[in-house]
Amino acid sequence: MFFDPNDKQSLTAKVYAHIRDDIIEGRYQNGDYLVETKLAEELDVSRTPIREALKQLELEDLVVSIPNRGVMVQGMTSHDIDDIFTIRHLIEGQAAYWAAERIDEGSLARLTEVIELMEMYTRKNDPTNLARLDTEFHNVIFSACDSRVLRHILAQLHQNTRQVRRTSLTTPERPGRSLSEHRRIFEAIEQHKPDEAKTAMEAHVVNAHSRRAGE
Amino acid sequence: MFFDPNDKQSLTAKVYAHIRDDIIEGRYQNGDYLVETKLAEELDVSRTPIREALKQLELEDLVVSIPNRGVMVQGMTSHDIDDIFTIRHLIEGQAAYWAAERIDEGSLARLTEVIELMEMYTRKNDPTNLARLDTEFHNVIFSACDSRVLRHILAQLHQNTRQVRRTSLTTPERPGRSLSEHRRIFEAIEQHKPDEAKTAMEAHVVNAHSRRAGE
DNA sequence: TTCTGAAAGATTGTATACATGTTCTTCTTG
DNA sequence: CAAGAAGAACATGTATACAATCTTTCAGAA
Repeated sequence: MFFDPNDKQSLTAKVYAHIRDDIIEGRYQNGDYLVETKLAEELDVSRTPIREALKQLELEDLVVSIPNRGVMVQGMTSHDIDDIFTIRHLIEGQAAYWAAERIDEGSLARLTEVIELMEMYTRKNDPTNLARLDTEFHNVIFSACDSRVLRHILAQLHQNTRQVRRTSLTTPERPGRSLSEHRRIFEAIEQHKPDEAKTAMEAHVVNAHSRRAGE
Repeated sequence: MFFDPNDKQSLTAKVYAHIRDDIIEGRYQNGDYLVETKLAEELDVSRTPIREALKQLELEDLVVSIPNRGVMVQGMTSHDIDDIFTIRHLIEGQAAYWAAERIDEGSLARLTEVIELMEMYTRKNDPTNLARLDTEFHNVIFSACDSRVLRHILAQLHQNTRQVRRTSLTTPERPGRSLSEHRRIFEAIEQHKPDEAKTAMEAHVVNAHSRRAGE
């Protein structure tokens, strides 16, 4: 048995998340073929949820369908990663700007909690949890923007660089810097200062990128 | 018979395009439920292609799935449209920048052709074909960027504002202005001047937005 | 009249059967 | 030995059957 039957999610959703992770985390070679029948056997489900999951991945450009061959994996190249950081640099500042204007009490409370947890895990030197919190920190901000479109784009870009961001956090000095960058963004949002939030976020994205590029 | 059986596209693809258009063009009320069984009957196909299409729309945030009820339509609100123009303003200049650096002969030839056709249809005052060419003009540029990620995001944003852009082109003076804006972008790209292309594109997006907002 | 509860209905979730088209292999023939 | 054709294997595309879950309706009792 591959998937937990107690988990209420549909099989399609589980299969989607599973294959997506495998692609993003690089467990497939670029150009590998994913064949419905084989995946169905491996994951011990029928072809139906596999098909639906693959259709979604295709829409996301993570695979391309080759008729009668299967779908071909199109993972993230380092060129794609660079592009993502460029695009994030251009729009994530706007997200922080809107968040500073529009955030509500609930999201602010959650953001405070996330920052506190980040401080703790930075002291404990726990990259896994830090990566998780990093994702959540940014997702809370995206949601606070009150912009369905922006949230959707940025959440997807973040997903697709998950692996890069995690490995970046395993280097010795990054967690500390990352924390102070996050705190600066947080404080600007908390004090409802859109311009400062924007500036801080842009700096954060640039730093994350240059770090990834080897700095 | 609803769909052309000679068309080689899969039923899923046709159903997807059909429902997507219905949502974007506003043929459903926001909050309407789409029920697999009913759609299957209406479009005279089985539930399978319907399901796959709906799963894709869900990923695009155009519908949300309500368990045991159907999927609920989440069309574009005017707030969404405003956001899209804001985001386009932030990143479409970058697309033009990259296109000016990287465009190849083939794409440039196609772009030239599109501009010439635009001139013709502007003289003929044909908003339908102008809207089609507008989409193609931008798509050629997106593809010329050599950035899978950017192309993907922008193509989607363009799709989602198709209706707005078309109605905008039916106003008397817009086609002429639009043409001169496009020509300015084209010339900058043709002469491989990235900064000028970027500036011209940003101005174009702002103009398109202010026009839509009532100017 | 109103509340309760059970049954019927509606809807999605999953599996499977069948159709169609492509690719690969093998066997025949020159 | 090589080339081509036929058929087997394989892949996706589509339809349908069945299961599970939730909603609605309607009957009956308080």
